[in-house]
Amino acid sequence: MEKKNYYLTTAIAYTSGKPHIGNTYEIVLADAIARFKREEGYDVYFQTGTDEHGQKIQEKAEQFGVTPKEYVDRISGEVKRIWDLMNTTYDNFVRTTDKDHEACVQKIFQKLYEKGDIYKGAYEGLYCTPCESFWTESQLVDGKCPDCGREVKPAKEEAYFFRMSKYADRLIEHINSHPGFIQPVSRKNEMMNNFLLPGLQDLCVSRTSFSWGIPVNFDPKHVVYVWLDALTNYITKIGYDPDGSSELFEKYWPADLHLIGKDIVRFHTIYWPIFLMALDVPLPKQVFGHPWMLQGGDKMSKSKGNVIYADDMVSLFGVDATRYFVLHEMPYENDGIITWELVIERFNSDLANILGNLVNRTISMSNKYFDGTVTKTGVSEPVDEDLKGVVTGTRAKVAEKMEDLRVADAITLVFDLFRRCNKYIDETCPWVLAKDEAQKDRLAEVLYNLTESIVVGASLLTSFLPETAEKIVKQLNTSLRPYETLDQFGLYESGTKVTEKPEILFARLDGKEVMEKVEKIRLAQIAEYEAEQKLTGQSADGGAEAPDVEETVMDMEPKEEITYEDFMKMQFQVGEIIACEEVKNSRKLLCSQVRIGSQVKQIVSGIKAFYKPEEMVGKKVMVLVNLKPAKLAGVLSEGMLLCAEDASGNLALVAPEKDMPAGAEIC
RNA sequence: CGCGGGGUGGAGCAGUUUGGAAGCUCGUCGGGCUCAUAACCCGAAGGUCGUAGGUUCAAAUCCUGCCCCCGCAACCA
Repeated sequence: MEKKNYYLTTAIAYTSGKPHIGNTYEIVLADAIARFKREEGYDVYFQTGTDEHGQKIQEKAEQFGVTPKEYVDRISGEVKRIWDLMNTTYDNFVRTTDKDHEACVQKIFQKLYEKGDIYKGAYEGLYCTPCESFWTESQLVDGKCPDCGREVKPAKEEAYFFRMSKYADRLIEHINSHPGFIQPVSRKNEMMNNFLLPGLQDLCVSRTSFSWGIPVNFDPKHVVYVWLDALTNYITKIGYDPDGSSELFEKYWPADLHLIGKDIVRFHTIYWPIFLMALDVPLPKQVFGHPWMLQGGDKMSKSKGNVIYADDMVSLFGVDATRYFVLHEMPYENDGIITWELVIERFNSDLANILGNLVNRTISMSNKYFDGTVTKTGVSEPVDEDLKGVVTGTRAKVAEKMEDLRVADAITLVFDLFRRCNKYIDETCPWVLAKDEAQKDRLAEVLYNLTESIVVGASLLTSFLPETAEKIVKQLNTSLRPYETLDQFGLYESGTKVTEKPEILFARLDGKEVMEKVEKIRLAQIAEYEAEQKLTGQSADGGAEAPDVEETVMDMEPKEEITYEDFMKMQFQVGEIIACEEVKNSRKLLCSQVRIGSQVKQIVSGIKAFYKPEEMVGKKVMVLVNLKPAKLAGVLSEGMLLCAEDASGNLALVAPEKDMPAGAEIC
């Protein structure tokens, strides 16, 4: 019988930086699914890769003083290295800079244009020439560019648009009639309520403001904008061609599963299906938006030195322990938390104690009592039945969980099998049997049952922890059991001799020692971050807390020179804060009443994170008085309190060094 | 009323779709065992399931108000 096909993809990683453990989670999750599907007998095709175009990459490359291609070569190589390090079994690693992909995207673009689904229009907005950016009215700061503060003028940029609305009804119909299409279900409601039901806007699919992209072949000053470039990899790289696709494509498309982060569900469940409809290509069967992995409830940030990278984890715990953690600890729907302490805990309690120790003690007993030979004697007792039931029943339960993509639950079931084995040892007390020569055959049977159980367990584990599974059966001098036999008990060949000296699979970790190493990694990371900032001259990413290191200096981009007249246009005075309260419905804003001379101005500032309203009162601070009033979060603000800002976005009010009266001029 | 997610014993999570004795892992305490990586097994303590109401014979689960947290969005004057 012909094997059923299974095509799964991960999102392609954006090559703007080294992938952290959150990105790595996705590939490991996909790998576990791919391996399991293969075990189940599917003919699996597993694709991953990197997304390498865009303005951000062009800018990054400039900062590092290399060409975009050189930059993405380096990062893509890094991504691939980590995917390989994690022992993932992808069949194809794609890059959006691959020539065949680029050519195919151009063809697709042209086809859609000829079909009338893509049309040439104009992107209208307010344009800041030096920044080469469009802004909407609401984004402007005091009518000026929010980035550089300079004048903007209404402008039009030519661009191509995709007629999304044309396919909206068909998509809504498809989503409603295919309840499994978007997983988890909560995301489906989100998409329907927020985007589909209110009506889709046409999507801008080209840019002229940067050049690092795939040129539109009939209009080369445009490059294809991200989604039409990136999403299409799922078909271009298995051989889709508008003029006739390859066998590979015919075999595997439509994809069975797109595994992606919850942040890009929208693109995969709305734009992507619509592109495919426009191309007359069938839709993928399922899109799963997995949750994120957060560090201690916070987002990871390099400036804090708390980014967890796969290679650091691997160097401390090994590949399989890292795989175990991300697979086991990630909830199905909510975001998961990763801390070094949690990793250590899981490592010790699950991998070392439950699994490693079980294998070790079992092998040791076989050696001690029977010189390593495991023999089936058939002397069974009622207690054996429950063990056998658990062991042979696990495969079906695991398969059920995997079918629903509940990988964490599946791996837990395998460990429940191992837990049951430990319990069985206590129930049978082999060391007691060993003291009685008459019980020798019973003892042999007990050890046989344990060995057999471990082989079945290891075989079920192979999709998740492939190396460990291999190591276990090797020590038992056998091989992994084929998936279809895993509901059977007793296939371990009687009379087999196990290894004489069992290898410790996972040596227990000393939490303190590991944390010392972690601290070193953290400091190295902060140092690296700062070196990078220096190199690129870039300001920091705005994290709320300063890196916990010694004071550093900061450089910033020099601005245009100004004249004395320019300076004199600005009126700075000392202001005394006489009242202050939080602005309702805002996260960052405080509203202060500031006495300047005889008048009182209301000033709104984004400093809630750094000052409490009550501690603001009484301060005498530096105020820019003649700034044009503006509304912030609906509240009028008639000036600006000046602050110093560090690389992490921490703010400190600027105040005169000696006491000065409210209203004193600052010049 | 911007959109969405969440608040379950000390920690991390399930359970909420389809109301019906509050569960898992870790930690703590007590016990057992000694084959094993001070590992394993058993037992116990610990929760008004954010809060206030409502529906019901019955609510963690359904409805309403409120509080808090987290993403995105928006306002970082």
